Formats: sequence, C-alpha cells, structure tokens
Amino acid sequence: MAATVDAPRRRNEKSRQAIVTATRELLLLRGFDKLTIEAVATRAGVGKQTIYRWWPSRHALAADVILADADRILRPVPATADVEADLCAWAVELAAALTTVRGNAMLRFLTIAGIEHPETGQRLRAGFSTPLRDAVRARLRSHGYGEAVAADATDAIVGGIVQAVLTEGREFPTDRGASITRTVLAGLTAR
Amino acid sequence: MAATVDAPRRRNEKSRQAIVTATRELLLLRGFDKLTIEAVATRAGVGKQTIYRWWPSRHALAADVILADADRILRPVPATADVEADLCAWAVELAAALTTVRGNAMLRFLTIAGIEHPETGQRLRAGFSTPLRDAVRARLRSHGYGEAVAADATDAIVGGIVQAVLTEGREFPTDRGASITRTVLAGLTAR
Amino acid sequence: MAATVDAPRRRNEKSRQAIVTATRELLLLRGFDKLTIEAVATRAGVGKQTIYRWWPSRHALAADVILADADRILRPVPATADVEADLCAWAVELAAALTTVRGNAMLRFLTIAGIEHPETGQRLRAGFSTPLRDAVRARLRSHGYGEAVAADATDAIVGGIVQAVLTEGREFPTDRGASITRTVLAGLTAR
Amino acid sequence: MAATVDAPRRRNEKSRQAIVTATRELLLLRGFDKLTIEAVATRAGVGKQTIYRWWPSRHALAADVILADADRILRPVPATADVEADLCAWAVELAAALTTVRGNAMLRFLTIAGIEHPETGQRLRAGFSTPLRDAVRARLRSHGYGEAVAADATDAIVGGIVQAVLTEGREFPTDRGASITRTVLAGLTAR
DNA sequence: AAATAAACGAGACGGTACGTCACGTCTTATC
DNA sequence: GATAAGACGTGACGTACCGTCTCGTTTATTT
Repeated sequence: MAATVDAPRRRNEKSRQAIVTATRELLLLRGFDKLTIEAVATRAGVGKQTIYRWWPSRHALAADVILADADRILRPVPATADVEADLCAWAVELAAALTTVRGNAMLRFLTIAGIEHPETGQRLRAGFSTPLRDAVRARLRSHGYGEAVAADATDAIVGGIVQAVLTEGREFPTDRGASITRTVLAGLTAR
Repeated sequence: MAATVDAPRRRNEKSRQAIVTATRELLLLRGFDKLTIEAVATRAGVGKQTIYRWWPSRHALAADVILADADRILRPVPATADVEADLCAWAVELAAALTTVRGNAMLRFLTIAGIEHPETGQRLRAGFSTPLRDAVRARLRSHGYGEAVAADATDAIVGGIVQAVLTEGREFPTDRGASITRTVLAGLTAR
Repeated sequence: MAATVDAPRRRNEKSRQAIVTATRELLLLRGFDKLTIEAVATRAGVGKQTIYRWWPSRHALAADVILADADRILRPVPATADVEADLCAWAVELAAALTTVRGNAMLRFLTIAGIEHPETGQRLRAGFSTPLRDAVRARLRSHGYGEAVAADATDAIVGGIVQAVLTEGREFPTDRGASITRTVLAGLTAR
Repeated sequence: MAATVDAPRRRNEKSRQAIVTATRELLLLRGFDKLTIEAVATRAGVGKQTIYRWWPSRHALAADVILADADRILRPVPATADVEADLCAWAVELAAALTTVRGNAMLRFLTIAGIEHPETGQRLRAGFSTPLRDAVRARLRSHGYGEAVAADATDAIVGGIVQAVLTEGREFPTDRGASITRTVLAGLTAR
C-alpha cells in the first residue's frame, strides 16, 4: 500500500493505479521475465517516463504490486489451545494460497526478483518472508518453546512448504503442508 | 555429463569446451540474468550459431554447465550407526557447498532457470533436487522410518536449508544446517 | 525589438529578460539545433509555460533574440561621392560582422530558422535580409543605376558575401567582401 | 554513389537500396528536420540498427542520398564562343534545377546539414558547392580572366543565385539567374 | 487595505524519437 | 559440412524533450 516514494508530491493517482493494475495483470498473464515496462505503459495508457519517474526498475514496480497483495498469502496463525492444530491449519491455508494461480505466480516472482535485484529482495523479505516466519515463530514461542528451537522449526516448516511448492508447482497438495508441519513438530525419534 | 544433443556427429569438442567454460565464468562473474549468448560466443571465440546449433536456449546451456558441476553440491549421506550425526554432518556439508561463491551462484541460477523455463527446470530437478532429496530420504528409510514420515522430514530438512540459504545468501552459518536437521529429527513436543 | 505579443498586460519583465538572455547564451554556446525550451527555462530559472505563454515556438523565441541584435550586422551604407568606396567599406564591415563568433552564429541560425519555419523566416527576412538588400539597392539607385540592374547587383553582392561566409565560416577574409563588391560593380568585360 | 563505408564487406545491397530510397522519399515528403531514423527504418522495412551500422547519423545518411542525386543540379557550363551566353544558359538551368520541388528540397537540406553537422558539410561542399563553383570559375578562366577576378565573379554569380533561391523559394524566376549573371559579367560602371 | 485574478515556478503527464543491446535467424568465406 | 564472423529484422531498453496540463505562490491591479 505504502507508495515507493515517500513524498509523492503531485502525483497523479489515476495513473499510479493504472500502472499497478496493468503490472498485476501482465504479471499473471505472462510471468515476470516477460514483464516489460513498455507493455505496462501501453496497457496502462501511460508514458514510459511516468513509470520511470516513480519506480527505479521493473523489479521495484512488480514488488510494489506484490506487496499490495501480500495479505492474500500472509495470514495470522490461529491461537487455540492446540499448537499443532493451529499450525497445521495455517500450513494448509498457506499451501492453498501458494497454489492458486495468482499466489503461485507471486511466489515465483518473489523468488526471482529477490535473487536478481538485491534491493528489491530486501523489501520483499521485509514484507513477506519475515512476517511469514515471524508468525510461525511467535506462535511456537507463545507455546513455550525456546528461541533457537522455534527458529529452527520455523525454517523447517516454512522452508519445507515453500521450497516444495516452488519445486512442484500448483500440483502440491495442500494437506502436505499440514503433514510436513506435523512431522516437524512431532519429530521422528518418537516413532 | 550427457550432452544435450545425443548424436554430436561431427561436433567440434574444442568449441564445446570453450563454450561451457565461458558460460561457467560468465555465470559466476555476472549472474544468470546477465548471461547473454553473445557474450558467451565472444568470450569462447565461437560463432553464435555454434551455440544455437547445440543448445536450444541459454537456460539449457547454463543447465548443462551447472549439471556438470553437480557433484560439488551432491554428496552422499554418511551411513554410520548414528542417523542424526550422519544427517547433520551432511547438512553442514550441504550448507557449506551452498555458501561458497560458486555454490551460491549455482543455487540462485538453479532456482531462476527452473522457474523461468519449465523444461530446464525438469532437467535440473532430475539432476539436482531429486538426488538431493533421495539421498536424505533413503538414509531415513534405511533407519526404519516410514515412507510418509521420511518424505516429510526430507522436505523439512532440505527445504529448510535451501530456502534459508536462498533468503540469507552466503551469510547463512553452516552449523544452522545441522541445527535445523537436528530439530526436525528430534521434534519439538519431546522438549 | 517589439515583443512578440502586443499587449503584455501583466507580463513579468524580469522573466522576459531572463528568457531572452538565456536563449542568447545557449544559442551561442550550443547552436540552434541544440537549443531546447527546457534548457532555456532551467537556465532562466523560469517555468516552461512562461516561455510557451509568450512565444509560439523556439524558432520564434530565437528570432526575437536575433532581431534584437540585428543592429550588430545591419549598418547603413556610407554616402560619399565614391559609390564603390562606400559599398566596399560597407561590405568589409558586413563580412567582419558575419565572421565574429556571435555574428556567424546569428547567420547560421537565421538560415536554418528561415528554412525550417516559414513564418519565422518571413519575420527574419523582414528584419534582416530585406533591410540589408534595401540599403545596398538604395545606394546604387541613388547613384543613378536603374532598378533592374541595382537589384541584380544587390543580389550578387549580398548573396556572394553571405553565401561565401555560410560556406567558409569564420575563416572568410573580410577584404574578400570588398573584392567581390568591386568586381560586381566593375564587371568583367572591361578588363 | 560511393558508399559511406569503404569496405562494406558483406552488406545487404537490397537493404541499402531500400534505406536510401526511403530516405529520399521522406526528405521530399516531410523535409529534413522531420526526417527520423525510425521513420526511414519503418518505411524501408529495415531494422534501425541496420541504418546505424552503416551511417553515423541522419545527416550522413541524407548526405549520401543527396550526393547520389547531385547530377540533377550539377551541369557542365557550355563552351561556345560566347561566355556570357554560356554562363547565362547555365544559370537558367541552375535556377530551374533549384526551383523544382526536389531541387529546392535538396538545396534546403544541403544548407541545414552543412551548418548543423560540420563533417557532413565538408562532404556536401566537396560534392556540391565546390564542383558548382569550379565549373563557373573554369569557364571564366578559359576565357582569359585572371584567377582573382574569376573567383570573385563566381562568388557573386553562384552566391547571388543560390542565396536568392534560398530566400525566395520556388517562386524565384529562372531568368533572374541569367539577369544576375549578365549584370556581374557586364559590371555597372559601363552603363 | 483587502480581494482577486493573471502570471508565475515547478514539474507531472502522454508522447515521439533517440541511440544501444541482445535476441534468434541468416549468409558468406574459411578450414 | 561444421565453423567464425557477423549482418539482418525485431523488440525492449532507459533518456531527452516535446507541448499540455495542473498545482500552489507571488504580485499588480481593482474594488
């Protein structure tokens, strides 16, 4: 939601909106590596310069769009008495969000942009990965687990799900999210 | 490993080698998104057509190079009496390999190429992700864990490490690989 | 001299001056084809609109500047008893004026603007070429030559000098102005 | 006729021709200041790069085109017994050539390009102004006039005609070319 | 003296063209 | 007949200015 530039002094809101919308559509339609500034400008009915004036690169532009939609993927972890049930439910929700057409496109873009453009990566991490992990870690901490263990488990759960979806795409079955989560929480030695 | 084309009938081995080497160097030097066929051709002292003749795209070319170096990252899991020790040692090795300059570049490229070019993604998965996971899963299975649990734990361990390295880059401390692994194996409920 | 707009009702004289000065400087500094409205506005510390409000085009703006300096080039023809001496002296003065840095720049701009922008061409002709030729023709007429001959000789003298300066630039030797004039007046058959 | 580049090693003649033709058409159609590389490329069905590969600027490109058509304007001076008649005939021919649609466009471009782009100016002078003047001067010399006088008269005749056509455009009456020439040759004192 | 409307600086906007880079295809000459 | 060299048509890049269009902010007359 927050604009890229802090003091958009006399910025044309209609243009901004048109650019963001066009970017979102093209991102879904053709993927990030085929997202061109010229196509965005044309589709938004806007001069190229108007894009370059407010965004330093297509990475930054796409990041804005993605971050505006972050709430489609970032969900709070439920807080009932049952940690495992809470996290499993959350994991299923996450897996579901990451396997929708839009969510999967977002994940793929997120990953590429973060790698190709460090600065954008930082923004995306701050708006995405970090809150995602924080939610899980906080839930674990609130149950009494120590910081170190909570961090490791968070890496395992979030990384396990995200990496699997990244590898397998939209075919990833949402209940495997719960399954992975349950396994991490329960451990293997006990079985 | 196996060349892209099955029957390199009258293929000039010297050129092939020069192309592969140039690609590897440029991949390390400038990253995948700045890898251009023209730069490879120039650096290899080769005509562009010679590259296009044998590789269908820069993704495929780079994949070949990466797969040729796969053994820098793919290591067998030790098989002593102590599964945890074996996997932790392996995890540290993996983390170490993924945080070298070259290993990290490989991981980043692997990820992007897999997303951008599905066909290449399949090849890379077959040569990389799959063996990586198979090694861990096999070790867990050999210890007596069930298929489902072993698969989940593999997802958690491999995904946890890979995703963390992808996010944090070369700063990822190798012993966190072991730490994650240990947490997954031990579970959290027991503590 | 006269401003482009007849009734500059509430026009800011300071801005007008700043614009004209900036234009003159840029014209000398970078030539006419590199004279941009934006550069003028910036250098004059003025909004672009203030220029567009009072001048219809950069041609018109530059024409105003040039015409304000016309007296650097337009000189009366002396009127002693000796026509040839008068015109030769005048020709040398003209050649001298056209080979100064500023005068040469003016001539070059005059020529281009007249070609590129007919309306401006007309103004420039009225303020420049016409008075220039009139001065010579009047001097010839006052000596008793007929209209037709005076017109032809004027064309030959003025055209000869101007075209030569245009072709050869600031290297044109001023006394060649006198030499051409003398030849035209004297004719060739007599020699 | 001579190509811009000395050794156009494997240049596509069809493209070259298409570019030159398109340039010629656009030059006549829209004038030099509206001649854009992109328009030429589109009209010629050619990539912009193909133009930039062989011509350093639109000035150079247009100069090539103009020089290829130089013979429409450059005509030999007849050499009968009557110098005046010869030169007057030649002058009428020149004036006629410079007042055709194409000839006038050529003259206008020639003038602008020579001013805006010194390097091109030099080429155009070598291919145009110089031969033009040489023809007249040689004819005068062959009649026995001295070098200095011949040069002055040439300046007066050629400059007089060219400058007048430049100022008055296509309305310039061709017989005024002869009239100016006659006046210069005869001189004024005798009358 | 206060009200008011024009001119003003600043600069965003939709555009056009620039000159460059790399694409993937093609052609030529060489080995 | 595969190769190096590189020209070709194409499309996108990021930049410079165009001429138009708001924005507040002076500023010079009216009231």
